[in-house]
Amino acid sequence: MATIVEVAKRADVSIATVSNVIRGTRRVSQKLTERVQAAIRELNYSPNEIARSLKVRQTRMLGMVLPDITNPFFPEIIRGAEDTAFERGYFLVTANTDEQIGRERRIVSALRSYRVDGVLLASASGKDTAHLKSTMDAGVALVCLDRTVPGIKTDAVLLDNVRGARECVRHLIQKGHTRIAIITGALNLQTGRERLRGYEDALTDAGLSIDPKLVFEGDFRYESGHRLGKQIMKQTNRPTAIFVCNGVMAIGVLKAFEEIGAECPRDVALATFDDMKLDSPFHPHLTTVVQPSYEMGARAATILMDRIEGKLKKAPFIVRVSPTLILRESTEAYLHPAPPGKDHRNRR
Amino acid sequence: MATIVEVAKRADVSIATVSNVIRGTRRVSQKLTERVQAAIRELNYSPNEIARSLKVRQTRMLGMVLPDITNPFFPEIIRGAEDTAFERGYFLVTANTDEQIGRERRIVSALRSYRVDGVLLASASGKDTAHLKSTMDAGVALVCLDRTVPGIKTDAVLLDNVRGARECVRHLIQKGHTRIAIITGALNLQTGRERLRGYEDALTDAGLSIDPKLVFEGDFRYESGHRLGKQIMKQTNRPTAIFVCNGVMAIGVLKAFEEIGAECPRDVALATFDDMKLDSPFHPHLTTVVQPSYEMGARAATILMDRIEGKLKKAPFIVRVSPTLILRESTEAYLHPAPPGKDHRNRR
DNA sequence: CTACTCCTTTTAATCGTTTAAATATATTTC
DNA sequence: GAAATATATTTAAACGATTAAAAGGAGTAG
Repeated sequence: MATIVEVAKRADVSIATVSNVIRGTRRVSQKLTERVQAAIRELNYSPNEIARSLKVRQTRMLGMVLPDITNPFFPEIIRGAEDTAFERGYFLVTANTDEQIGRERRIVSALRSYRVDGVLLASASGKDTAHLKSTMDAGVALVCLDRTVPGIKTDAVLLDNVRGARECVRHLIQKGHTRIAIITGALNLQTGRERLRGYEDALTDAGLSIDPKLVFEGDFRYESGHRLGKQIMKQTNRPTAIFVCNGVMAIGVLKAFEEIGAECPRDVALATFDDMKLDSPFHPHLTTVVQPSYEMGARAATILMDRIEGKLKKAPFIVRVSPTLILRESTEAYLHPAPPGKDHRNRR
Repeated sequence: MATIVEVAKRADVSIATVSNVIRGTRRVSQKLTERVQAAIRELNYSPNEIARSLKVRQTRMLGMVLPDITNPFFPEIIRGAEDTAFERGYFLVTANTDEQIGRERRIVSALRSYRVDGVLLASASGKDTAHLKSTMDAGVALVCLDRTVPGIKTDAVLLDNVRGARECVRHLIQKGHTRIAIITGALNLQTGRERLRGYEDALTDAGLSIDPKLVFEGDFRYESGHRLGKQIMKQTNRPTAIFVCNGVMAIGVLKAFEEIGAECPRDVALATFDDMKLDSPFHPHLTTVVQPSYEMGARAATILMDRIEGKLKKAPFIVRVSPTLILRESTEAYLHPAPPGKDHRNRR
């Protein structure tokens, strides 16, 4: 593969001149410019970004570390980040942690070796954050996405989970529900805890008490939604509504309904976090708290690049974006507040 | 950020020794090994992979170029590739082309500058493949994924589209359908053409003629599925079955059904390419040709790395994986072959 | 004690760029 | 036309690693 030296030789100029032509760093006479460009073309030369990175000490690569790209919530985020990054001449190096902190550690350390200019991270780490601390100490910029890491001061783009959950549950209450179950996310994650908090707040706001028997601890995965959905529906004195803390679990719940022969909203109302893009032709249409995923990715990337380029004074810079509650048929039935027996009506 | 020189100084050894300790390239006495390791720890040193890449002329990075990660078909592929790559110490640099050849050109050229060791590519290019040719000439390994690029000899992992489509349509024929419409994919892509061919083959095999009025040209996007689905259902003498050439368009078709008030399989049978992971709780359950996406990604990555490491003699190495037909309720109704009038039965 | 091995460790060149500083060339000024 | 100034080009030192080849040191044989 041709190098700048060969280009210089062929154009009969110094390598500095070639570099200047390529980067436009300083004026080069028309004559030489043309000779250099010809040489580049003839040699099919492509500047070695690795060598450049070494010299200028920046790679224009960003790490993107997520739990699992296969979770439909993430691709949109990635697109947001990637589009924004690519526009400004950065590339994304992606890796999945599968929620395993060990993997996260290895990935982050490898990314640091690659000297990415910064990292976008939806962390899997609970309290064990030493690897992140040392990475930041080494001068790698870090922006937390969707989830913060406790005890570390970083820029972040977060969702207002409490608010999303609270509004959603408030809506259920307005529809007349008083016995509302929750299938929580993983409670070692802040996201999980916040959504639970929103649920509790909404109940408290409405003067309802929090019944621990209606709190089912899930882990954001399909399996837990499926299992807990079944469990809830088999109870003797079952709730009239369920609030599910993410989209993947909601699918599990629907699967459980199908197996049991339950129907929504006939037998129970359902509201959930995350728009699984299933709204269009599928039944039932779910009432959901939708997150502006693309925007979250885009903003996180912008913050990261601004920070890298020193355009950000304030630190840490934390953005809280708001979710939107979208009402659909899964919560359409109206319950009269009075008799808490089994009370179902209006199929649609 | 600490460098190898500083580590060497602190451990009072030469940089060569430090390098040997880190890479295990040659024996180092226990005494020095310990001193070096201590120094590394104390300085929070992380070897500069960029410098290493420059010297050894390989980056252990792979480019992954796809149309759009937001299409649910791709995340699985990425996971397959990433897991395989990460296991062998490679990273993935990802980028989306949005099916725009201009973007593809810029991305591939940038990846070449970054000196990725190879590229996994689901190409957006029709016949305009000069950029790929010159990239390969420059010695970048290329593996085509899902789609070949015409006129270029590369390794590839492809689906047997003809077979998938043929089996699917044959199934419809066995169910008694004779008037089967197809919503094709983009016909400038080989994938699109092959699936159409499978459709034609199946009809021909069964002694049925190909009615051009039943061939609707889509482009693999939601919009086209939605539009053509409507169009088909509004026809006076409409078909009894529709074969849709990918999952995203199928959702469009279902949406059209919903708007029109059509139901499947009551009014028409539906079979489609791609498992949109919607099988679980949603209705109707679609009969689909499922592609082994994870495996495709994994195999493509393996081939690419093997090629890079010179473990692959044969060239080009082309793998055709087979899809699986999964029968579900959307094609469950049985039509008697005889009267081609409007004939609907068994809701489920 | 010298010479020869066999390890271990160090020296120094190299990878392909960027970029300050030096040099060469062109232009202006008087 | 020489001096001063402005502009264009080149020289050469980094950046942070790897790795042949050279050097150093310990042990052994004669």
